Amino acid sequence: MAAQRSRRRIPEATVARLPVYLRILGEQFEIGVANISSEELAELAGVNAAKVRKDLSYLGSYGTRGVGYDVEFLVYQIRRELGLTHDWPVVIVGAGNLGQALAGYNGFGDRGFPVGGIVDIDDSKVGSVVGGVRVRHLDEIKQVVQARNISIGVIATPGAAAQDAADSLVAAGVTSILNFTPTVINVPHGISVGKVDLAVELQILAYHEQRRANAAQGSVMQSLSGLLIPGESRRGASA
Amino acid sequence: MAAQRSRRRIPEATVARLPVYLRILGEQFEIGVANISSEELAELAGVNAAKVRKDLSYLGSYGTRGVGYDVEFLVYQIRRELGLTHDWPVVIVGAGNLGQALAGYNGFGDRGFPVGGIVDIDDSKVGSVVGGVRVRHLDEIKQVVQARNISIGVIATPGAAAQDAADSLVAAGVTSILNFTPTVINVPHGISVGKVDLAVELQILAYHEQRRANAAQGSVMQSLSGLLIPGESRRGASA
DNA sequence: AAACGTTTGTGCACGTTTTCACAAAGCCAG
DNA sequence: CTGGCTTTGTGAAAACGTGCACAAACGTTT
Repeated sequence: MAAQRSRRRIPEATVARLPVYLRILGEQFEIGVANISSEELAELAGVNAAKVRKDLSYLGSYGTRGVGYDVEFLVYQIRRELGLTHDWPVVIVGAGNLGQALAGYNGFGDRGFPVGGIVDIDDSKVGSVVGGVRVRHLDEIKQVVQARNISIGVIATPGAAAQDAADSLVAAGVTSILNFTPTVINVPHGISVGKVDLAVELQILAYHEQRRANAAQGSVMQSLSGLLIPGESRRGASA
Repeated sequence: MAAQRSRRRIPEATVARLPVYLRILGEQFEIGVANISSEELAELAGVNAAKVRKDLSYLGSYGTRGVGYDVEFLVYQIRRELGLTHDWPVVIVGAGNLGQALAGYNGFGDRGFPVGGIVDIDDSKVGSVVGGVRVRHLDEIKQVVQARNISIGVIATPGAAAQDAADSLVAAGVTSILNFTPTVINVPHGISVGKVDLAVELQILAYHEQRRANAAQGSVMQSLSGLLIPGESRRGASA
C-alpha cells in the first residue's frame, strides 16, 4: 500500500513537543544510546511518560513492549512526520539588530533552516554581508524567494513595518511566516503564522515573580481575607 | 479594605495574552483612543471578543456596560497585575552571538527589562562592551545579581552549557529563568522557567508546510484511501 | 422616567489536552 | 513453553480552554 503518509491529524500540542523529543533523541543517539523507554524520554524532556507514549502513538506503533523505542528509527519517523527530511531555506526580512543576529545564529542552519536570503528596505544596509549572506533590497524579495524555492519567511523588522513585511512575503509566494515583532499581523487564509515575542516571555516571568513577592508578604496580609496562595507553577516549551 | 491585590489565580493562557492586550492598549492610548470595546480590542489582538472579556474579567470588573473599557485605566490594571509597575533588570549568561544580539536588542529595555549585566565564562569576552554593558566573568555573577537586585536571568549560552548556566543563576539568587537554548534544564522547585527555542518554532512551521505539500498532491493519491485533508490551521502567540 | 440601543460579565456546552490505569505484548529465565 | 517482569498503546476520566448566547447594566434620547 502506498498510503503510509499523512495518517490521522496530529494535535497541535503534540506537534509542538515532537521537536523537543527529536532533539533529545538525536543527542542520545550521538552518545550511543540505541534504545529508550517512554519513562526515560519523558524524564529528559521534562514531561509525563504517558504523554510521551500518546504523542509517539500518533506516528504509529513504533515501540516494542517490554523494551522501549529504537532511537534511530524514532528519529527517522519524527523527522519524516515533521517534514525535516530536507532543508527549508528561510528568507529574513529586516537586517537590523535582530535580523543580523538571527542570520548569524548558527542554531537555524544547524537544524535544517539555512538562511537563503536577507532583505531590507533601507538602501544603506543593502549590499552588506551578514551571516555569510548578502543583504538585498526588499523589492527583490520575489526573486530571492523563487530562486531558492523558499516557503518560510522570518519577520525581523521594527514592529511598525511588520504588516508590510508580511504582505511582501505573501506576495513573494511564502506560505509560512515566523513573526519576531510584537505586532499582530493579518495574512490570507492558508498562510501559517508563528510568533515569538521575546518581551512577552519576560512579562510572563515577571508575573510569576510579582506573584511570588506578593505571596511572601501575603502570608500575614492575606490572613485577613482568608485567601491562600498555593505553591508554584512551571512553564514548559515555547509554544 | 486593603485586600485589592492578588485576587483569584489567573489561568496561564490568560497570562500569556495579557501582554498582547497591554501592548495594543498602549498603542491606542498613544494615538488618543480613550475608550475601547472588547470587540475592537479582540480585532486588534486577533482573538475572539468573548475571550477578551473573560480574560479581562480576571482583573476585576473594570469595564462599563454599553461603553467599553477605559484604555488608560486598563493599561494600569494590566501592568499592575503583571507586575510591570517597575523595571525588572535581567542578567544575560553568555556573550556569544545570541547574547550580544539580545543585549543590543532594544525590545527588552523598552518594555521594562533593561540588561543589568552580562556574564561569560570565556576570558577573551570579558571586558568587552555589548549593548552598553560591560561583560563580566561568570564567577562574578553573584555580585552582579545582588548589586542590582536582579531576579530574572536569561540563558544565551551554547546548549551544552545551559544546565551549568542555570545552576549558576540559581546559586546567585535568581528566581526566574528564560532559556534560549534547546536544552531542557532542571531547576529547584519554586524557580520559574520560560523557554524560547527558535528552531522549534520553525520546525512547527515546517510541519504545516509539509502537510500542505502532501495535501496538494494528495487530492489524487488520497482518493484511494478515501482520506481527505481539511483546510488550514492558524497559530497564535508564543507560548 | 421610560424606552432603546449598546456592551459587559458569565453560565453553559463544546472541544482539546492531560492524566490515569490497565490489558496486551514482548523478553527472558528456568 | 510456562511464569514473571517490563513497557507499550489506548480507552476513559478529569482538567483545561474556548466560544456562544443572553441577562444585567449603563448612557442617551425622548
